[in-house]
Amino acid sequence: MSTQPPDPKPKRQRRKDDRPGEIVIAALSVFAEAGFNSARMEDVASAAQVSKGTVFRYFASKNELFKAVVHAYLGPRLTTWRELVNTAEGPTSELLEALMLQWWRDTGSTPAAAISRIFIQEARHIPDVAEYYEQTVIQPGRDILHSILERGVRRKEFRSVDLETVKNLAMAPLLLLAMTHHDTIARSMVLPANQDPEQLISNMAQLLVSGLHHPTENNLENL
Amino acid sequence: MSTQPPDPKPKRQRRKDDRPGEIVIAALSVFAEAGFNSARMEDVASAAQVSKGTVFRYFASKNELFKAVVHAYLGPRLTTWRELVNTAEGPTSELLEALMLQWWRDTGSTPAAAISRIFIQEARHIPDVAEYYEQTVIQPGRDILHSILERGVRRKEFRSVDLETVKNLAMAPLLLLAMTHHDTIARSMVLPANQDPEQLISNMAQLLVSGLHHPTENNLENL
Amino acid sequence: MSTQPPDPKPKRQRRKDDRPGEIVIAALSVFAEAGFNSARMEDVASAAQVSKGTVFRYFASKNELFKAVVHAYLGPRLTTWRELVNTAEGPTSELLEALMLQWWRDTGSTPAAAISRIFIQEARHIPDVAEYYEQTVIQPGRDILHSILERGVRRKEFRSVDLETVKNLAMAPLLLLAMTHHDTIARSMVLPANQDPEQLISNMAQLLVSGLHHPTENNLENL
Amino acid sequence: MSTQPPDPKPKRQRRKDDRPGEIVIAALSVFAEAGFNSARMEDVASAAQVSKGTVFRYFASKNELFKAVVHAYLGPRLTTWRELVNTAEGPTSELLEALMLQWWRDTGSTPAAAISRIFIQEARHIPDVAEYYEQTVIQPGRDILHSILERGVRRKEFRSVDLETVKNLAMAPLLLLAMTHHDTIARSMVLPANQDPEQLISNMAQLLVSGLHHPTENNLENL
DNA sequence: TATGAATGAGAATTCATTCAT
DNA sequence: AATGAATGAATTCTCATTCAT
Repeated sequence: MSTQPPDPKPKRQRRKDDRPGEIVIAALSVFAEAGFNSARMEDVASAAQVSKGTVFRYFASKNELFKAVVHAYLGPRLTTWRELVNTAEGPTSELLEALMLQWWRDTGSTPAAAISRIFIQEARHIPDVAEYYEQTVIQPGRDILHSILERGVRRKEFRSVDLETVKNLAMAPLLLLAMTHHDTIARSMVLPANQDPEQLISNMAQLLVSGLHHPTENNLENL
Repeated sequence: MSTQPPDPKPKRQRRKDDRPGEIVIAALSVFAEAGFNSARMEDVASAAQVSKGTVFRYFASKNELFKAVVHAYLGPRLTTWRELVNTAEGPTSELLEALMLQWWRDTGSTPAAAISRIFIQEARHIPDVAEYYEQTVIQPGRDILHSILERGVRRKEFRSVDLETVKNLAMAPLLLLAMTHHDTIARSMVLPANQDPEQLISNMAQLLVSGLHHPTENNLENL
Repeated sequence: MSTQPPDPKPKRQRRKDDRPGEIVIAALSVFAEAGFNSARMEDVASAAQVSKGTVFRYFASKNELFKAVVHAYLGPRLTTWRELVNTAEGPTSELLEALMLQWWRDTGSTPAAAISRIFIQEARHIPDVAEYYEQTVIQPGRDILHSILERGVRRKEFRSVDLETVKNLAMAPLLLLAMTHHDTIARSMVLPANQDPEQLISNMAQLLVSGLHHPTENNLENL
Repeated sequence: MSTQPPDPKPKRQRRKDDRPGEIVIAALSVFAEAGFNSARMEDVASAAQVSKGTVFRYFASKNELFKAVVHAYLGPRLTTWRELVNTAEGPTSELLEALMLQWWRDTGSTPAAAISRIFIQEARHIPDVAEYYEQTVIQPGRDILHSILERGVRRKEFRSVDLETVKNLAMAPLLLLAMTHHDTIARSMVLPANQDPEQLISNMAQLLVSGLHHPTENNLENL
């Protein structure tokens, strides 16, 4: 039955009336590619296949457009992660590694990660969005991580260390990796050889854990 | 009746001395505040209390000016650190912690740290400077860290782990801390409570080490 | 008492049509007046009654604008001249004179002639345009002239002389006349009395053909 | 005897106190190279091995400096040429060719020729110098040429043609050659192959004298 | 609603000219 | 007198934003 005349237009016809949504999608990729300042509204428009004027019809300014991008992209994944934590059964070390890899796969390595980069640069200029971002993304993320670590301690898998320290040690490399992932030059500062990010994350998780493990048995076989 | 024009503008000054040096100082603060792209040469000029033209007299372009800032602020520290490594005598774990704290004190927590932030965020706009930075600062920095870790392994203090992993785990939090330190909002994304950065760094160093230590004796008493 | 603000500036016009065309016309007159380097884009804009930005909307740079001017004014004539050559029937001496006069009438004496002047004087500032000009105008122009002279030789009307020499001798006065025609002072250096250029060109064509020598035999009837 | 210790400084020590003269020399070469507008006072200064301030001490402005260059360089040769004409004995055709070559050698091909180019471009901005130039250089030049042609007519060597026409036909190529001689690109528009200018001039002189017509009787022996 | 032409406030950079030393 | 550091007006080009159609 699949003998329709080859449709010359892109398969997905313009989804009826979600211009704003399409623009936001386009905007994310343009912002990711160019950063906030260097992103040109014109590029957003043509990426969204609309005219410049249309972008301004839906978003009063470049700033507002960026806010919309943040609102659209951050937050949704959190529930996934929370489930991952709640339903996990195996050793906490594996759970930690799994979560880190998961975050990398569905956020850190996607264009959405560029938002973090932009925030750190522009936060002061858009404090309201920044606050929103902190409350809906960063803090919940830390909380999830926190609950994993607590689980490890509770189950006597981990020593009872300062959890803030661990959280920072775990999140910082991920964030940095994410921030630089879409810029060849910046990435080379953080990920020197042409290393595989996932491999690195995996290694880091294990190294981190070996520092966390209870030292009673010599259980540091892996790495 | 206005007898004398009160102050017809003190035109054309020839001030004390090191004009280029003053301009570089001013430039750092302007770049730190605004990033590379958004920084205006005119602001650098007025921060240095000179005219626009004067800035260009000493630095052929915005790029060159930034390069000079990098050179002035980041180059010199490296030798200090290298010495620290070469003359150290105690256990490597302490050396590692000392170096991390040292970096924080004389770079990470100073305005010079903004340079790193700029690179991570705007490397693509200044590829030539980025390359220079990578070669004169990042790579040597990694090398120093590398030699410390090797020392630890050589002296059987550390397990023989993948050093790339360790380096990333050690550097990322420092970099992130530095990048956000001068912006309240951005900082709050990375350093949640009003924690003391030095304490955090110290903790991270120890946690990192406890993951590195040879597991033969149960030597993980500290933390 | 000034009841109404007399004319609050008729912002933002969308005028009839061919904006690029109007800009090119305006540009020619500004370039003609000032030369390439001294011409200001802003002047082109106001001569075309548009804003600075509009000029750049249609022409990416001053260079490109100038290139467009060259293209608009010099390219089209070539075909006219080529036809003139191909369809001619009479003696070659007349054809030569006709072509020289034709060039003068539709290029040399028009503002377009300023383009030649600019090239001779500022070619080094616009090497890419100069190359384009050389290839699309000068060289074809020489070729047309060449084919006329060959015709004369082929038909035994002309001696078999070095055609390069003849071409230079024919073109140089025309070019110089054109270059100076719109500047009273410069013109006075080349065309001393207030002579009629067309008369002069006609005379030159005939002199070129017949030479100065005394006609010991009567083969030099015309002049 | 030539065993002096190799003098590290340029042989000709600064001729005591002819700064203005040196500056004018330097200025000519800079103007010739770059044209009026693009010539930088700084380059003039360093070519003259003085400071920018010194140039301004002697010449109130760039305009004044250019005027000084014109005054210094134009005019002096005329007497040489006049003598050439007055003492000549051979056929006028040879005299004409000799004069054209002479002019090329001691003016057209030297940096001084660039002045003509600049004039044609900038005449309107410096009408007073232009007028001086016209009176002291151009007009006398034409007069000399005129007297040569008259001599040819008087001696029945030349036909009795319109002398204005001949003068223009003779001078234009020389001027154009001179104007473009110091600019590779511009030159290529006027002197296509890498032809030798002197050879071309020589050819043109002969062609001018003999014309293009086929010598149905053999009265056109030379060429 | 959608379009894209038009606008103009900047921003980097250049360079003649001034003036403290 | 000489120097060269300092100035700032001028110039090209960019791009967010506006608005006639």
